[in-house]
Amino acid sequence: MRVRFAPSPTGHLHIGGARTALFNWLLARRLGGTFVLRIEDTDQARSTREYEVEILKALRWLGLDWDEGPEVGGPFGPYRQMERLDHYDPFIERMLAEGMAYRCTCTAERVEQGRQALAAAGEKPMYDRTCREAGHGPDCGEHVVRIKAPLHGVTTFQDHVRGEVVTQNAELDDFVIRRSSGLPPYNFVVVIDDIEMGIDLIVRGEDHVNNTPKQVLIYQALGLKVPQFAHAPLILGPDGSRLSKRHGATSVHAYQEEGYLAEALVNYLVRLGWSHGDQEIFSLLDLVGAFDLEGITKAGGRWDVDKLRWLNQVWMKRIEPEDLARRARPFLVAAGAAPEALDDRLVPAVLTVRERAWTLVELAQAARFYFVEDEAVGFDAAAVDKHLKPAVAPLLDGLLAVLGGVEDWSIPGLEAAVNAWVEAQGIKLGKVAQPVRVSLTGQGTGPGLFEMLAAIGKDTALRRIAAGRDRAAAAG
RNA sequence: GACCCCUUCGUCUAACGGUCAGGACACCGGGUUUUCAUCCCGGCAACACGGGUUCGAUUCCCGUAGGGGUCACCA
Repeated sequence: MRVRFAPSPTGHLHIGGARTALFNWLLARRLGGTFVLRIEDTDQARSTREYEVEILKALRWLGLDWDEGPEVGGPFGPYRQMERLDHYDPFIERMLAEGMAYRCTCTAERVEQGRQALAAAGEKPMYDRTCREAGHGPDCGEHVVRIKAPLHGVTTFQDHVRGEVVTQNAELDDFVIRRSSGLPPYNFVVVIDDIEMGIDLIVRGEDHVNNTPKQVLIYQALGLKVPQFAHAPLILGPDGSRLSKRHGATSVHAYQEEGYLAEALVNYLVRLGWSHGDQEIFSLLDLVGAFDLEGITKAGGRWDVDKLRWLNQVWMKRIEPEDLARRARPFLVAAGAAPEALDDRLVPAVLTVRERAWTLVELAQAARFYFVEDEAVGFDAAAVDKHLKPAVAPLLDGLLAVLGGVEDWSIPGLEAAVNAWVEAQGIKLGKVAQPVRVSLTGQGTGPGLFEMLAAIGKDTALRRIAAGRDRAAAAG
């Protein structure tokens, strides 16, 4: 079984494209097939090599690799359409020779006029087939080549999501298969590439269903085996309309920068348009064992960031602490932490904030107090007013004395020492916890007291609590 | 406009003629707790509408409405 993902390098990898790639990759991995990556770069005006590199990076970031394609090669290359331009003409000549296509000398303007006239009459805009029987030869001057589409009957194909899809041939146009420039357009090129690359199952977005019968016509005209299809529903914006920038981020790259984990994005993407019983959490490995075409939904799905955020936290809690720390590092630096400050306190620190953050950006924001200079902590005025009053100064002094004597600066060690002191003082832990929290973090909310003390280290803890004591004493 | 497709809680979805229509996110309560969060428990909430077919329709068929897609010498 051979499947493919064929992005056009005219922009970042779109989340819709990412899901298509994911579906194809999963199918290949699940069934022991081959996943081919092909770059559709014939739109020379908009395609760039930078975007191509960007797309490859995004795919790898998601955890998707390809068996054949750019950078890895393969027996059916080249895998960029611009490098395959000489592959198409022989097929077109063959269709011409066999009377399955014809040369058309109508100008674009004239064809367009005809279309508008039909549209005005309430009919489907199509080419009027003026040249269909004209018998123009190779020397007819500037011309395009059009397919000689059947006028009657139906064209059918099998779709794993929609079942049998039937189209009235009367609805099909004598569309162009070779431009006057000599280059064939998309609908022709895909067919030839898919054939030459041995693709036997095409999984793509629903926006291609209406192109499929045209492509089937080409397969048939050439006497080639028509592959199987599966058209996945589209991803819609939160309001149900076509997803666009106005709905927020639409590229994989953007979500990466917003601090989403690849695991979460993959999990969210796959569940939007596919399900497997009541299961919500899927790793790539789980999916390789569970993904199937039957589970794909028919209706388009709306993008729901809240669910993505939830999944992101789920995955931040699932991956190894060291791994989370490693991925959080650049976000911490962006939040103002000096790279050299991200020492062995990083892992314990990240562990104290991951259940209070839903993205790596938020994680970094919540953990930055561990790693920035004291002056850069930033105090919340309301929290300071509420918890650092003169009355707490003696309490903090007492605690400082206790903490100064703690040998075992660990969560259990701190817990034992502080609890004993609190009990002896006859006060509630909450009485000191909040003043300490504000002293360390500048905020009224944050990680648990002991894990926070343990992670921040003795020196910084004592220094900031002392400063908090001073601030409290000076208040009022 | 023509053609194609789609339609279950606000959102993602389960159901494949007979279920109190299930799960998850979000939301609202409660519990745990040193704050917040996590976590646990509970709650709210849906078969778009109208006709058929059938002993029986969310499920099958036909309309209507709404939404999406496609109609290029773009991909």
